[in-house]
Amino acid sequence: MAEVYIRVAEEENEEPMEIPSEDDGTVLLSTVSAQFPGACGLRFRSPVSQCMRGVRLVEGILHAPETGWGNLVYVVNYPKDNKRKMEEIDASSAVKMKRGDMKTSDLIVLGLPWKTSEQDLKDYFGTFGEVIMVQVKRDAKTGNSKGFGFVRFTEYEVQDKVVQQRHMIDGRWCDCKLPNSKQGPDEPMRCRKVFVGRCTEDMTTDDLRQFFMQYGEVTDVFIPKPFRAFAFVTFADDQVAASLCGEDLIVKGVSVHISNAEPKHGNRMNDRAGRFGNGFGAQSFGSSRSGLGSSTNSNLANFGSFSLSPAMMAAAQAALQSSWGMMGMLANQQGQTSTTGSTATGTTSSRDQSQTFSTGNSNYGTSSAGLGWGTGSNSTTSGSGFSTGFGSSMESKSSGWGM
DNA sequence: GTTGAGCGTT
Repeated sequence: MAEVYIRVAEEENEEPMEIPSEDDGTVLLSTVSAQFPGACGLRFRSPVSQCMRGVRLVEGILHAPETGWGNLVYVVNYPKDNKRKMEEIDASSAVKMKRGDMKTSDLIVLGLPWKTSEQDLKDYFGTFGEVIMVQVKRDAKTGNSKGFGFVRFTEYEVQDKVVQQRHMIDGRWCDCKLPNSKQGPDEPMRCRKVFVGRCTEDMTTDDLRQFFMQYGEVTDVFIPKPFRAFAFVTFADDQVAASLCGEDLIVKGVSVHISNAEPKHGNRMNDRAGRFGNGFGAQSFGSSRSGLGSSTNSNLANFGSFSLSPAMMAAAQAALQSSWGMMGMLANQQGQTSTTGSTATGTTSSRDQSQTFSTGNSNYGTSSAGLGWGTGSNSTTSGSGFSTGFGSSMESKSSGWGM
């Protein structure tokens, strides 16, 4: 069977997008999620029964209904739509309520093409919601972009959506995150991240995301480049991460090993399994053992050690940030009026495309050296992983945590 | 070959 296009839409009555099948008539979930980030399946309304039907999904491959794909419009499934335990629904809606009055913050946008301007950012992010500030960070002397910038939205919901997906901006994939400076004491780095060992080179971030989202919401996937046979997966819920540690899971036919991610840099307070209560030293990290289903709602937890009330801090922060926002807008507008396109002092062309992930002087500079081994063909090694016992694995939630 | 980049003149 030759490649065909099937029609896929976010909602039943929305304009569908045509996406290609494979030669055998199946459709890869990754093809779907490339257009609909976060997608975990497809459904369609049966012309016969008039009911919605799920499309068969086996190991990332979507199989056509018996009658073929036809002209039906297939609707994207997202994890949110899945039925979940009551408590989870409660928890997530509770979180949403809380988020409703949460303040937005600047988001750092990493991985920008050199050529991307403030206007480009505004145009792109404007499709998500109202943008109140954009910046591209530039070298003071040359005016060249440093390859990252900032954006801020009016609505927290929009911000939330933006940080949860990757962004194709002017031809490059970019990430939006809370900047280091904004990672407040209310969202401490719990161990939501796991280390995934024995990865093979054909595992993409999408593959890993698709796979791991069966255990819970995945907020980040990181695969070091060049290939190093491991990856990091971050979940929204630390208990999900904890429950997977120690498991051997089968991803794309390969047994990968999950263990806890060691802190990358800084971040002390690390006696895993050690004592919890060693004093209330300035860090105040431990906090969130309110536990149970909850995930991100430990906000007004313990400001106890500060003499400012949360309200005062919020107010101060708001004042600060809004003035930043104004300046950002101002700068942006000035840029616009000066000439077309890019902001003041054009000439940002020097190294446009070949941009290889490194702004300054990174250790990977001489990349050719590190690429060594294998010259392809690593099939033999991965084969061995197969026969090792990959039993039960899925069932071991509730290891040592919570409750 | 099992532990990850880059973070903001204002």
